[in-house]
Amino acid sequence: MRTLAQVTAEPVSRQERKQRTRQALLDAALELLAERAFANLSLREVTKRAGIVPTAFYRHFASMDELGVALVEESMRTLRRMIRSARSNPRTYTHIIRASVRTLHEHVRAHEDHFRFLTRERYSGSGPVQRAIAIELKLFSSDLAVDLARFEHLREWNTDDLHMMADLIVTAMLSTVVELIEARPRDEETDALIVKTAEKRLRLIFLGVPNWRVVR
Amino acid sequence: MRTLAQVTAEPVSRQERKQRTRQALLDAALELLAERAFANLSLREVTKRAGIVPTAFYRHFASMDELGVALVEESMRTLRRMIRSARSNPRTYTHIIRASVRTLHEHVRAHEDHFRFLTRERYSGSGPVQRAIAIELKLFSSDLAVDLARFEHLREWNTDDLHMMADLIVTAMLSTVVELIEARPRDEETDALIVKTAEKRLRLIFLGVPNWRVVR
DNA sequence: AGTTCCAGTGAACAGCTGTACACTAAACAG
DNA sequence: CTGTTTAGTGTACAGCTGTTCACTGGAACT
Repeated sequence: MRTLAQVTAEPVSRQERKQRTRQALLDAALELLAERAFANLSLREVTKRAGIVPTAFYRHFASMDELGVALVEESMRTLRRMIRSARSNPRTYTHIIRASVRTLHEHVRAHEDHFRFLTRERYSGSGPVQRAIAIELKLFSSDLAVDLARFEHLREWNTDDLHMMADLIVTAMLSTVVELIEARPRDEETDALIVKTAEKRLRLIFLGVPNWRVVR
Repeated sequence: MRTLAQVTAEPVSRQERKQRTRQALLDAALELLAERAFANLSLREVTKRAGIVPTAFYRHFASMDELGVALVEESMRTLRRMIRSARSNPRTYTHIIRASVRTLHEHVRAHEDHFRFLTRERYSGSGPVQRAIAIELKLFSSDLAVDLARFEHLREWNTDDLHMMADLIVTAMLSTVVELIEARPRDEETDALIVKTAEKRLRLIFLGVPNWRVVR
């Protein structure tokens, strides 16, 4: 029996086929992760849902940890797409804060599974997975710090303080992500409330900037 | 063989004895949680480390989830002790921010296991555990909101905004907890840096307050 | 056309998991 | 002193786990 291969009947190249089942594994894992944590997610379950036999797993990943890291990469691609989007059209809205929160909202709703995975495994999760997330998040924070340096009062801030502020913003945004994912009931009203609160948080942070004493 | 009972030889009441092994189970779990997540932590491992046979587990908890919830309660007692401490001696230091961050630092270092458990299982973790943490954290945040209302400009803020600010502070503090727990290398210098950054974060937030437009 | 490569198969394994069950012995109540 | 209660024991079992190994059939290369 060759379930997956037979159903997807069209003649395709070997590596294309491989890539396809690899993706099936990632998708299967992501679906299962909607209810469970990555930690108690077995290799057998994932392969079963992906439609292959357990042993075939090793043709794609050396271990579940490796699958986890691949999942981080995939999720991070989603995150980066979001960030680029937030950077490119800030002119569309009057306020940058509103624009950023809105793009966050859109992207989280469009890729809940990725964001759920990232926020859940950020602190729990296996060593490699946790590290991969931390690295990417730090990178993101650093980029944000550079962006911040172009603003009015922030031009004269030193690097440490800019990073401090960027970290705070990222932290606030991530807590918004969690709120959106865990939101109940799931309607526009709840979403609107979360978005509004997120905007307020950022506004409060930015309002502190003019009062910051640079020198120390 | 009755390992635990025999070693702790003194004649004690039955319920006292029960309470003792119950605590042994909680301690054993907490020790194991230093390296692994609660999700992949087996009943058998915990009982083994606690020095009792697997089946005896059920004399104390109906399931691992229940053990988890008990662990949340224990950890939360630690958290509450910290908060009371932070509230009681703010006069000792000139600034409230510095005082709060310092008590946080002290308590995290004194009870790393509890704080590690809370921060790790906050977003991953089984349903009941996650809910228990969320409830307690929300309670804490509400208390903080009440406290905030006594400050200069914050007196005239509405409840929603006060809660927004309290949540932001709690979020910032929790990220500080994670930084402390994950700190490497583990020396006073690193700790001092983390503490200083935490103080800056809070300062930035508070500096925004005077510029906040109350009405909306 | 013949050969190599390799993604996926299926059986088998040792080890661990949670839980049911009948038990013992010591603390307890009368 | 007698009978009851109960925390902890030991055996047992079915089910799941990751990983091994020899295998197959079709795409890819020569």
